[in-house]
Parts: sequence; structure tokens; C-alpha cells
Amino acid sequence: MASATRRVGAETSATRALIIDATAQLIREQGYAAISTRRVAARAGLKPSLVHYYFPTTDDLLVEVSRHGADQSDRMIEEALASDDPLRALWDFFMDTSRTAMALEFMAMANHREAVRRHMAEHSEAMRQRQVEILRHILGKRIERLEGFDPAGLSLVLAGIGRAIVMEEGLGVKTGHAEARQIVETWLEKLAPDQS
Amino acid sequence: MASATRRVGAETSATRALIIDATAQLIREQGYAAISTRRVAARAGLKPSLVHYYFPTTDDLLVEVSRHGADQSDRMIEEALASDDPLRALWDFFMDTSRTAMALEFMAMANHREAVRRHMAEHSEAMRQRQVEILRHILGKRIERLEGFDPAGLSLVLAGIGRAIVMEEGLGVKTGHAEARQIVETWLEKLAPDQS
Amino acid sequence: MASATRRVGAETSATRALIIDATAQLIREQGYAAISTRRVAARAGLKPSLVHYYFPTTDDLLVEVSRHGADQSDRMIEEALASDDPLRALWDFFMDTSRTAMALEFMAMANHREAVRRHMAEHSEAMRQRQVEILRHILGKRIERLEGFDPAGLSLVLAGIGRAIVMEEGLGVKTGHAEARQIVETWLEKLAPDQS
Amino acid sequence: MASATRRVGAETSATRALIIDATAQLIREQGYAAISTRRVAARAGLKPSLVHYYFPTTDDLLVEVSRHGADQSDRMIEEALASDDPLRALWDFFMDTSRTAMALEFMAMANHREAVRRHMAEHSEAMRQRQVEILRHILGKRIERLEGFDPAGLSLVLAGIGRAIVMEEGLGVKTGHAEARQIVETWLEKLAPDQS
DNA sequence: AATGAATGAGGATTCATTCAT
DNA sequence: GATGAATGAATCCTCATTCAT
Repeated sequence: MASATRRVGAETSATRALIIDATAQLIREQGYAAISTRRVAARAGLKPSLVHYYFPTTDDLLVEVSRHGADQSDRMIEEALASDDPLRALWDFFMDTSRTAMALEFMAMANHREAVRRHMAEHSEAMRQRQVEILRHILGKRIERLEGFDPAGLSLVLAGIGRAIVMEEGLGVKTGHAEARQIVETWLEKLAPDQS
Repeated sequence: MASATRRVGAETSATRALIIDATAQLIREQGYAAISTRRVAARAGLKPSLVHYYFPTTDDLLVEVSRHGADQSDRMIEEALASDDPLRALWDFFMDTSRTAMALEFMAMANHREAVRRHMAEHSEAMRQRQVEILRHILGKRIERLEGFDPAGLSLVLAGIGRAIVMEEGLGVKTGHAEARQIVETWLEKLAPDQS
Repeated sequence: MASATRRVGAETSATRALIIDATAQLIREQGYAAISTRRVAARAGLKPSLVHYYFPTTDDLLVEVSRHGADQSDRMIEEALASDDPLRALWDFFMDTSRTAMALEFMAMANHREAVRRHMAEHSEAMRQRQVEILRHILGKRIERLEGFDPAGLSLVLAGIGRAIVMEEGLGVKTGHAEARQIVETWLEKLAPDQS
Repeated sequence: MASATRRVGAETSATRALIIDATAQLIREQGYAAISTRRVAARAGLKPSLVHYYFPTTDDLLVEVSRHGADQSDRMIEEALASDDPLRALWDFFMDTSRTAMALEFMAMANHREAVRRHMAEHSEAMRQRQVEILRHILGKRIERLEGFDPAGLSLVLAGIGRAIVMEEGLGVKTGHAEARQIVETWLEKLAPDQS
């Protein structure tokens, strides 16, 4: 990958990590549009040029932050899929406000940054497929309890509803949230592992 | 409202409309981050200062564009809710790529522009409530055919799934889309008006 | 021409002229590599952003300065070609240190700036052809007094020798200059209008 | 000389040669304005700091590259002057596009870099004098066949015409080139060694 | 002999906004 | 209504150079 060769400074550099952290913080707090060399540097307590020393272009930085977020998501999903009630754990994952808000920022960013879009697309696709693979295995015949559902569709549906709720909460909208959660709840119960 | 007092130029000016249109076009094509007085002016074939003449601040302009988009959505929703198969019409509305993409841009914008956020929140809430009101009336007892669903939840669920599909399509992700549409299809059929 | 549409500010603006002058001065004194928005602005006593207001890109500015220099050259050449001894006047033109030095800067600049290269090429070609046209008319049969010469070749030869002398003088080289001038002198005398 | 004391690393280091080569290449391809520690390092496949290790300042590097080019020119000239038809060989040397283009870059550079200017001046002067010395010896009385010419003047005239042609070719100008070459051709023939 | 980290200055542009006309 | 001029702050990015290792 191109950015790999351009990477400056040890993978493990503390400064590098500091910059990535500061950027993620800023995105979380103020949205992706707030990202600029100066602001990132200020937040990290560094000089702007040092940011460019580690990340020659802003794209390089943002893709790296995206990558970190993706790694974290991957870990969370694996944990969820390995839990007792994988489906409910997955739903909790989709409802994780801070993570979803961050993901939405990267979605928006992807519209304007081809490099980010590429990475997000790859990761989203991989994530969905990983979920399908495990869900198919875990749910087995249970999925038939939800008429019309299949694992791939279920993954997208849960993700979409989760994102909508988080997005609207950020906006300050509330109507329908409890009801939507209730709908999902009904599904989760139907699909819950047999307790026998 | 502050922007009301600041508004310059007749509400009905053709130039005003031109500016709003140009802005909407730009947002649709290049995302909200591409908005700047200069670019809007260039697209509209006007001088930058004229944009400021009509919209003293960029916020004023964006809120106005948001308002226009909202009005259009309102009209589309009323049409949908008045159609033969309101639920399917509503789903088509949620799946309208261009409108949804635009709505997502405004969501992202809302993070950084308090004025836009306020307007988006008000409108989203109103839109949802209007849907609930009509759906409750239209669906009547039919909603019970979908176990666990209620009109408010249904509205959010459809919106969320629609947005997710459009968002992911923009990204280039495909897995699960057909399956998710199939899930919704099952619901729509169950809730379709009795043909008797 | 593209830059025409991009031109901001009245053609006749005093500020515009000020910027062009300042740029020409800087090139003359410090070479083209010394040109930067900041330096031009400082020399003109203006703010850097004002330079960009009049000349959106540095290329726009440099092409404009090149154009001004070309206009001046044109006037000088027309004057020379209209004089009593056009050939000697042309030679004096080629030996004009300040103008030639400036032309050399633009030649160097042309290597790195396509827009400048284009303009320089057009103008040089036109200038040469104008000289050929007039020389052919003026010299008539006299050119035969210099065996092997023809007007087009003569134009290039004089230009080349002139440039070389000016260039080397700038460098601090002296050997051969007087002798080269003597060679040209011999030609000029042979070609001088008959005194009869 | 300052640069002598500042020079670090063995005169004969392969890395040193690599850097000088890379710099020369870059100048040839992109002009001297494209030279920067980073770009040179990238081209040479080295780390930027290593360039500074060998050449503490950019001036040091450029003077060295200039010196190498000069050495090469010297060798080419000695070869030319030792050939059967030294004058024609000299003319071929002046018409060598790549070398002349490079020389012009150094001329332009000399305007802004005193160290380079000094070196260029010394070398040009020496080169001219060496040519005069040999031409005087070689041409002997033959020079009288060209009325008004003398070896020093001839050297400058050939150099000037050659440079002008190469310079204009780079620009894309063509008028008069063939004719100027013809003029020189006439001289060369007149001065060719007697075949008797 | 080599290199990673750091920095301050400067590069071209773009921006929203103000103001006088 | 409309516009040209002006500006200060911000954008990303590149640079030569220094220094400690």
C-alpha cells in the first residue's frame, strides 16, 4: 500500500500515537470538518510541521485514524460474535453511541476523501462478510423464526437501525427510538439461543 | 429568528432562488465541505459579494438550503402518504438515493453548524410525527400483522435501513443490500392494503 | 485565453499595475526564483492576499509580467526597425543589458512554467518573424554582401551573440566580448545603408 | 574554500557520487528550481539527512554538481580540440542539447547562488581561454579567411549561437534555426583544414 | 557512516467577511 | 440591487537545517 511506504517514524512512535489520538478525539468532539493540521497539532501539544513529518498528507493521517478505528471495531465484533448471545452482543455493538458516531463521521468524510472511502469500503464489506459468516454458523436454522430474514440482511438491518438511532440522538430527535428498539428486541428474543 | 431579521432581498427574488439552487447542486455533487461563497457564486454565475448580499453569513445560506430541502421532503412525504399504497411509497421515498444522500450531508453539516442542527432536528421530529400520525390512521389494525411493530418504530426502521443502503452504496459496499430489501419487501407485502 | 476570464480587477487598476511593476523589479534584481506572493506584496507595499485577489495564481501574474515585457520589446523593435540604420538599432536592442537579462529570466522560467513557456514561444516566434519580414524588405540585395547569411539566420545570430554577451557579463566573464562585438561591427558596416 | 573544509565524507564515496548523479538528473529533467534535499534523496533512494551529511548546505551540493559538469565539459572540449576538425567538433559540442540545457540551468542558478556564480564564472573564463589558446594555434593564418574574426570572438560567437538554438528549441521556437546553422556551416567550411 | 526527530520559516491558495460606492 | 477592493486568518504542504543518537 502506498501510504505504507510513505509512513515516517517508527510504527510504535509515541508521538505518532499521540497525533492519531488527538485526531480521533477532535473528530469525536467536533466532527471531521474540524480536522486541520493546526488543530490536530494544538490538541496534541505539538508543532504543526511535526504532524506533517509523521503524516505527509492529511489523507495519510485520516486513513490511519480510520484504520485504528476499524481495528477496534474488529476486536469488538469478534468479541461480540464469540459471546453467549452473539446477536444481542452485535446489537449492543451497533448501538454503541461513541463508536457509531465516529463511524458516521468517517462515512461523511468518505464522500470527500477518496483514500478514506476506499478504506471504509473495504473494511465495511469485510466486516459485513465476517458477520454473515459467523451469524450463518451460529444462528443455523433459528434464522427461520424471523420470516424473510437472512444473515446478510439481518446484519445490514441491525446496523442501519443502530446508526439511525445514534444519528438522530446526536441531532436531538427522539420520536420512535424506544419503539424501534422494541422491534429489534422482539427479534432478538425470537432468535435467542434455546434455553433448554 | 436571527436569520429572519438578517435576510436581505425579497423572499421571492430570482437571484435568491438561483443561489439556493446552486448551493444545493454543489452539496449534492461535491458534499457540503465544498461549499464556499466563491464556489457557490461561480456555480450560479454571480459575483461572490452578491451571495453575501443575500445571505450575510454562510449559516444563513445553509439553513435556507436546508429549509428548501425540507419543504421538498414534506411534499414528497405528503404525496407518499396520500398514495394507494402509502407504506410502499414511503419506502420508495426513503430509498431515493439523491434525496437521502443530500439528507446525509445535512446530518454531517449539523455537527458543525448549530443553526443547521436546530433546523434539522425540528424538521426530522416533525416529519417522523407526521408519518406516525398518518400511518397510525392508515394502517389501523393491519400493523398487528407485524409482530412487535408500531408506526413510530416502523418509520424509524424504514428510514434507517434506507439510509444505510444509500450510504453504503455511495461507499461501494454491496453485501446484504438485496437481502435487506427483501426483508422490507416481506413487511410491505404483509401490510399491503387488502385487495378484497 | 483562460487567464483573460480569470483576470480580476479593472485592466487599468493602479494596484494591478503596482503589482506587475513590483514583480518585474524583483525579477530584474533577484531573478525569477525570488518571486513569491509574499515578496511581491512586500515590495509593492500590499498584503499578500491582495496579490492573489488580482492574480489568482502565480502563473497568472508571471504571464502578465511576461506580456508586459513583450509589449515593451515589441515597441523597441518597431522603433529599431523604423530607424535610419535598422540593423544597428536591432543590434543595440539585443545588447540592451537590462532587457536581455530580463528576457533570460523568462527563458529560465519557461522551463518550469508551462503557461510562461507558451507565451514566450509565441512571442519569440512572432518577434523573429517580424524582424525577418522587415529585414528582408530593408536589406534587399545588401544581405548578399555577407556570404551565407539570410535575414532569418541573421536575426538569430545577432540575438544569440547579444544574449551570450549579456549573460556572461552578468556572470563576470569578459574574454572574447570585445572581439565578438568587433565581428558584429564588421557585419554592420558591410550592411550599412549606402551613403551615396 | 569554505566548501572544502565543510566537505564531509570521503571524496570518493559511492554514496556521494550517487547524490551528485541524482541531483544532475533532477536538474536535467525538472530544472534547478526542483532541487531540494528531499527530492534529491528520493531520487537517489536515500534518506534526506544523508544528503545533508555529505553536503551540509544546498550550495555545497550544487557547486559540486556544477564542478562535475564542468569537468565533463572540459573533457569534451579537450577531445574536440584534439580532433581532426577541431572547429567543427567544437561546434558540435556547443550544439549538444542536453549539455547546453544543463549549462543554462546553471547560468540561471548562478543568479541566486553566489557560490555557483563564482564557480561558473571561473570555469567559463578558463574554458574560453583554453579554446582561444588552442584555436589560435590550430587555425593559424586560416582565421583570416573569415574577415573580422579572431579566435576569442569566434569562440563566443559559436557558443552564443549554439546556446540560442538550444534555448529556443526548448521553448518551441523554430524560425531561423536552419538558416543560422547554415551561416555557421559556411564558416566551418571556409576554415576547414586544407585537404591538400 | 547514517538516520529519525524536530522545528521555524515560508510556499501558494482559499476563505468569510466588511465596506465604500 | 449589485459589485470591486481589501484583509486577516486559515488551509495544506515543503523546505533547509540542526541535533542527538
